[in-house]
Order: sequence, then structure tokens, then C-alpha cells
Amino acid sequence: MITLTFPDGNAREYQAGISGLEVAESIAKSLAKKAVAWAVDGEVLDLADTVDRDASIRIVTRDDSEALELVRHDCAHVMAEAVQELYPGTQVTIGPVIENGFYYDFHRDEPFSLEDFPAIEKKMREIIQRNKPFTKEIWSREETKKVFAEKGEQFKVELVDAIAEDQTIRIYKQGDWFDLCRGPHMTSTGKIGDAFKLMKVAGAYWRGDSNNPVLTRIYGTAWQSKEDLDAYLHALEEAEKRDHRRLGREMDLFHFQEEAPGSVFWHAKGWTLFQELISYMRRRQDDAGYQEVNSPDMMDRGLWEQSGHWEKFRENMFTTETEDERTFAFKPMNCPGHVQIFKNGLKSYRDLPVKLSEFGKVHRYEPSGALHGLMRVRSFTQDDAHIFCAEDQVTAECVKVHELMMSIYRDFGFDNVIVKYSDRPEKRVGSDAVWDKSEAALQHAVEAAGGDVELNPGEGAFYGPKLEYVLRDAIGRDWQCGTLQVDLNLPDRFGAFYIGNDSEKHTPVMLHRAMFGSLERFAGILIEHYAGHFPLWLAPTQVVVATITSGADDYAVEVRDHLRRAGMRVEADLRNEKINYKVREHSVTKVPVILVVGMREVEERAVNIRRLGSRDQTAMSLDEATASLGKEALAPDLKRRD
RNA sequence: GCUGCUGUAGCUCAGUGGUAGAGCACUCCCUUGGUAAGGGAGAGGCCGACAGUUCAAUCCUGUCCAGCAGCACCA
Repeated sequence: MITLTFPDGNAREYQAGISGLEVAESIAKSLAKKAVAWAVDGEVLDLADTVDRDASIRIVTRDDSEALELVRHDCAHVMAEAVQELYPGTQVTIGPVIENGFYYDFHRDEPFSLEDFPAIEKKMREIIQRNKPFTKEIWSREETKKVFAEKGEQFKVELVDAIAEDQTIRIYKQGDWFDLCRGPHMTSTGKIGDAFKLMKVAGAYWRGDSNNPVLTRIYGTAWQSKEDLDAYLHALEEAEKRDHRRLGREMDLFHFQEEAPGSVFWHAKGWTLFQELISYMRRRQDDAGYQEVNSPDMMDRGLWEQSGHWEKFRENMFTTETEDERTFAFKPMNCPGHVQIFKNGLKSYRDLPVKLSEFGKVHRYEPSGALHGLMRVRSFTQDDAHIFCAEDQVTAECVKVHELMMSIYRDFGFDNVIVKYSDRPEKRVGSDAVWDKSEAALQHAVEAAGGDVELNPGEGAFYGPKLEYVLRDAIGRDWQCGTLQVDLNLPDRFGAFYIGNDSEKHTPVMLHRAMFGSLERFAGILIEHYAGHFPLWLAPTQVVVATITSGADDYAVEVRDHLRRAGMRVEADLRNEKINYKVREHSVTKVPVILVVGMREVEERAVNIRRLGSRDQTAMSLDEATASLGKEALAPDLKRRD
């Protein structure tokens, strides 16, 4: 006999080998009817699966949160069946559940297109209607391979080979159709419901390797209810409205054009935002003891050979030949330049740590398919810095950087930053001993700083391990912004040293760090994060003074100039348009504050304040408004100084 | 870079084997109006680039460029 404990704490004895269905039946007929799976010690299993040990269990019904993943997975199987029924000869490969849905990769000579979706969806509904039970069978390795080989499913045969020796081969059937699958599944296709939709097709490499054949991937979304599906589709539409590429155009911040793929044409308004970010970061870094420098944009090939970039990073670099037949490369990173500055003049241990910062513009030849608005460009500005320190200072310096980093993100309202730790990649410079040291140092710093860190094995820079600070865009894509890297390699390659208190030469450790990362990317993230509704200190145009009649023109100009003298970015809108029109237009372009002035305000030397996103009107004297808006327009770090 | 899709006015998008249309924006006129579009008139396009097919190409075919989605890449 075994003891099964239920979620409410009650326990009951059962025969060993009892199935989920039997347990459900023992509780209530109605529960057995609703059950689609069960969870044993937190692991979701088929309802038909049995258990032969004491465990805490839970019967999962279709509407439980655990069932969402099952709905999606089942839906993927149904889609695969639908596709094979409609397009004979199509091979199936893998079909996992992902955030918000699922996909399935197919191999077929003719790729699928969006036009195929209605037919596939119709067939899926048909299969769901058939309501065939999902049943699991355990097959032998040889049998499985033979069956799939006979069906012409080469990819499945390969998958069987990839399954570890000690794993059983599980086959899930739904009617006549079956698939190699780890499970679990619900009890029948009918449980899926109709809250699903096929979303897009795309190519994807077999096993994620660009040397392998390209498969056609169909993405779908699936939910437990129609309401959830609609809510999701609506959220997608809303996210589209926050897309920084769209807002960039609507708000006149920047544009791109064919002649400069991956390079930004910053308009005056966007550049204001950009400069505001730099000013902020400059103050924060000054406060933290950094010294700002500037290094050349182009340097001789020899220097890049010495740094290792020529060998490890060549294909990403822009180069240029000159008349005297020298090859120069545009810097893809600032570090080599900063090492030159560190090396220039003798450094003592008393000088350490030396913290050199630069708002350096770097150029990288990114693959064309990777380019994406401001998020992934070929020339961008980094808030880069390199900290040269002694080995025993590494941990403390890393902790300082981490804390500064988090404090900066908080100023922009990012409270949940994902931090990833990446260790040595395959393509790297330096000995394993040096890597051991670097990785240990960074790990110590992570532990000292606290906080959650995800592991990202093999993803480090070619010269050192790194921490990545990841922010999420409106569409749910993650982008690395900040980074902190420990580097024992480059200083050595360049022969940088300092004189220790033992009068000997020592190689410094170099910490690479960027907090915004790329100013372009960070600006893009901010546009989406705020949906264009910038806080006052970042808004390109902070205030528009809008007149109701031309009789107020002179006063409006006076108000504008008054606020400008107080340090704000203000425009006056004196056009011959109705106030409705002006309010609408400046709301659409997301100006945070509109000051409406008519004859009443002229007489009282007042303004009428209207905030973006609100219909309220607040009357105030010009002096009061100037004082309060001026205060509000201060950057967060300056507010803290008051 | 790979797979698929897209490229027509500043923006969003119709459209046809015989060199093009709408709405918004823009310009001008009327209107001086109190918080998200007042009325009227007008101007605006080498139909992404280059080849090919054709009597004739924005439309068909090919190559290239750029963009979009995904994959791969991302110091």
C-alpha cells in the first residue's frame, strides 16, 4: 500500500500501481470526468500513468494552470497530424511548447505559406472534434527506428538515436496518428478546445545548426479559453503600438534608410533624448570616480592583431585601405584604445583602480538578418568603461559596478532585470589557467552582490567571462544591455603593467563594463518601456504652450521664454487652429505637458496645465508653474541631490 | 548569413500588361474658436534598383538592394 497526499493535506492509502484516473474516480465521479492529467510530487503525468510510492498528488483538470502547457502541446500534435493529412510526404520533426504557444518544425520540399493556415486550422478543428484518446506506448529502439524509417521520417530516426540509452522510447497515439514524444498529454484531442490560432511561418535549422537543412516552422498560440486567446491577441496589438520603430517615426525621433543599413539618422528630438541619457550617465560615472576619455575611431590593423580581434572578430569589422596601403579598422570595441591610454605613462599600484570611460561609437558588421531598428545596429554608441585594477581589487570593483548598474536601471523604472552569467566560449584567447581565475573572480563578485543569476554556459566574450544585464522589449524579446566582463587577457597581450609596492611590474586586471550597453538599444528599450510617454526629464519637447486666440500670442511667447530660461525644452504653438486640434496633435506626439493660454490667462498671468494621458485642467500662476515643472524636469539623480 | 513574405505620395494602404488612386499629413484661403480632428481649395509619385520577356512592364521572369518575421549570430 502507498499513501497519497492531496493538496488539502488529507491523505489516503492506495494499492501501489494505481493510476491517476483511478485515484480521481475514488474521490468523485465528476472529478474523474473533468480530469485530464495528474501531478505527482509536482511532476505532471498522464492520467493513465501509475504510481507505486508515497507521494503528494493533485488531479489536474482542463482549467488548472498546469493544463495550459498540455493544451499547447496537444495542439502541436494535432497540428502535425493535420499537416500530414493535408500534405502527404511532409516529415515531422519536433514540436515543443513555448511561451504563449507552440511550434512544430516540418520538412517539405515546398514551404508552407500563410495561405495554408485556414485549411490547416480547419483540419485541426476536425481532428479535435474526432476526440480520439491520447494513448502512450513504450516501443523498443529498433522497432521505433524501423517504423519511422518505413514512413520516410528520417528526422525522427535521428531523434531516436539522440535519446539517451537509459531513456525509454515513448510513442503517443491519437487515433491512427502517432508521434515520438516525451509527454505528458491530456486524455483526448477533444480537450484542446478551440482557443488556438496559427500565427506565422518561418525557416528554422534542423537542430538549430546553420549547417543543417532548413525546416519550415509553423508557430501557433493556444489557450484554455477564447477569452484568454482574445486577450493575448489584443495584447499583441497593444505591443505593436509601442514598437520603438513605429514610435520613432510618429514622434519624429529617428529614421533609417537604405544607404545606411543598420545606422541611425537621429532627428533633433531623438538626439535630445540621446544627449539627455549621456548627461545622466556622465554625472553618475563622475560620481563613481570614472575619468572620461576618447580614443580613435580607426586604428591600424596591427593593433587589432595584437588584441586578438583580427583573429577572433575579423568578420564583424569594417576596414578601410589608404593610399599608402595601410589597413585600418573601425573600432568594434573601445578596449584596445583604453589599454593604450592606460599604458601611456607609468602607473603605480597607488593609482589603481584606474577607471576610464568613453561614450565611444563602435562599428560592427552584423549579419543582415540580425538588424532590428535601434536594438541591433551596425554602428552604435557605448557608455563603455574599463577598470584597471589589481587582482585583489577585482571582487570589490565588480560589486561596485553591479550596484551602480542596478541603481541606474531603477532610475528608469526597471525593477526586474535579468542577470546572466556567461563562462568561457569555444572561440577564445588565453590559457585555461587564466580563465579559471577570471571566472572565479566574477563568480565571487556575483555572490558578494547577491541577487539571482542565470547561467549561460559558453557564452562569454573571447577574452573573458561576463555578466549580462538583460531587458525585455514590448514584444517580449530580450535584449542584453549592460555587461560586466573580467579580462586577464588583453592587458597581457598589450603588455600593460603597473608598479606594485614590491617595485615589480604587475599585469593589471581589466574589467570591461557598459551599463546602458548601446545608447541606441537603450533608447529603443526606453521608448517601448514608456510607450513614448517619457518622464519629463527625458521628453524631447517637455512643454508646448498652445494659444486659444491670436490675442494671446505675445503672452504665449513670453511664457515659452520664461520656461526656457528655467531650463526647459518648450515650444509655442501659435498656429491658426482651434485648441482641440492643437491638444490632439501634441497628445498624439506625446508631449507631456500642454500649457493652454487664452485671454483669461493673459489677464491673470496664469497658465492652464493639461497633462498627457489626462483630461484634467489645472490653472496656476506662471511663476508657480515654472517652479513646479522645473523641479519635475530634473533627472532622478539631480532630484536626489536636493 | 539562411527560409518565407514585403517594397506604389511624408504616413497607412487600394490598384491595372496600355506610365496611377484614397484617407491622413502638407500648402493656401475662410474661420479667433476654451482642452483629442471647423470649412473650402490646391500641390504632391522614375510604382525599391538593374536586366529580360513583350508592340507595350508599376504589374510577368531573373538578379540585386532594403525592410518585416523566425532561425543562426550577438564581443
